[in-house]
Amino acid sequence: MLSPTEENYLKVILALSSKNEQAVHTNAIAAELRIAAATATDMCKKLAVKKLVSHEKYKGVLLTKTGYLKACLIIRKHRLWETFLVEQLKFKWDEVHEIAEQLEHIDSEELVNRLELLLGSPKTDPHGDPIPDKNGYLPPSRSMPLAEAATHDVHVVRGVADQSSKFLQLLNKLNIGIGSRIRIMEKFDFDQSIAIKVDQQKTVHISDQVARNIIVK
Amino acid sequence: MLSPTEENYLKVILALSSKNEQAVHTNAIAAELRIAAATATDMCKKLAVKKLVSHEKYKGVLLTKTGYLKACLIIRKHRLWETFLVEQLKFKWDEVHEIAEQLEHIDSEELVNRLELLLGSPKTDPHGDPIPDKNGYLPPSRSMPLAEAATHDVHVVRGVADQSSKFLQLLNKLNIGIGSRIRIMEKFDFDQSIAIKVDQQKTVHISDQVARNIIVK
DNA sequence: ATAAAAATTTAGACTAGCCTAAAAATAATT
DNA sequence: AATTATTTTTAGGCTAGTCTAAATTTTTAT
Repeated sequence: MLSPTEENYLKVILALSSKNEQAVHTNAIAAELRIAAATATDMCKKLAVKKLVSHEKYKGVLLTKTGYLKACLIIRKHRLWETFLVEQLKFKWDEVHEIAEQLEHIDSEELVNRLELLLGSPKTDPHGDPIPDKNGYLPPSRSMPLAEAATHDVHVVRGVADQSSKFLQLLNKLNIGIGSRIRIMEKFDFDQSIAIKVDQQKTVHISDQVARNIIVK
Repeated sequence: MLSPTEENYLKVILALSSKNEQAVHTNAIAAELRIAAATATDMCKKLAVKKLVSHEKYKGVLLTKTGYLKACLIIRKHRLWETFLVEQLKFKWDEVHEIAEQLEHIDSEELVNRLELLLGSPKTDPHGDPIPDKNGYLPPSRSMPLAEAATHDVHVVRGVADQSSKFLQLLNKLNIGIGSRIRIMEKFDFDQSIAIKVDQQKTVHISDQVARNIIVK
């Protein structure tokens, strides 16, 4: 059995490694969890002893197969609880994170499986993120340029095809970053430009060139 | 904010003091929580510093007004979650306790209030215990002899009017004790005897004299 | 290529919540 | 009423998870 603290480390390591594919630096973990770097190093060593991560001194950590599975099951609980909070308890999607952070550590497989049933086995949570199944399987995220994504759906920004500062500065202006939720409101055939809503703010209009360089899933 | 551990102490102190009305001995707390007596003494001193209990050395503790309120709100959460688990997730009434022990420590007033609404503001949990309202008010339990209680309802045994060993031995045989749940199946006018189900076991038949000496609520 | 800067780890210390063993206070028994 | 037994508290220690400060390793820049 893992402590809530250990579970939080695994979750953060998974989140950070899915962006980079690289080993996750202990400092990045510390920053994310808002704890001292020394504390993160310490815990990483403990997680390595438990074979949940592999730890190479001064290089960082990588989840082992077991660690990855555990992390996915925590994500599963988190996302199912978020769905419950929004769909059944009528919370807004921006109010549920802190509560789900607590609920995700409740230890009962039966509970989470029944919760999934109650909710009708949803595939994604209220933020559009996919919910792993009871085996921890997280469907591969088929990412694509925003330009090719479906109208009306919400898409999560996962990266950018163009890394030039000119493009990134434009994204900053539009308040678009990794993790932003973009809903496509309308597509205009004339120039392939599209109207989008970023994180439920007011609708803005972007060119096809911009849309082709934003990677979403 | 209270830690889950502190909350558990308050809950146990409330449970033990509602039986006795007396100060709760630290040893009784230790026994209930299955921890060493020294540990309970220690924590009681800490709770006293926080003004949640009053502690008189070698005598035991009593909940303060604040402590009592906090304990009631934990009971509220526990019982609402139990109701949710049984009514929405279709757990059996004997499967929910451990899970509710975890859920009761989730820190969000909004969550528990919305949960109450979702469940239709139930007055009792699946075990027949009353659910405190959002101000922590626990309706006074109007207890009465089982003989006067309503047919078909479930009643919780809270005490005995006759404390003779002969009577108590009979109750032992019937598997009736403090906390037993008795459902009255049928009353017989001929001799005022009644048919009851104890803790969902098979139906048994008891005399009016026995029924008059079992106090339920 | 080497020195300076940045990142990471080690060392030592703190708190919460637990323990055992010994001491002190209260209760029970003769 | 005094002695014995029981209950409760004190004293000292342990682990998990956190911290700061110092030492070490890696990276960056001259």
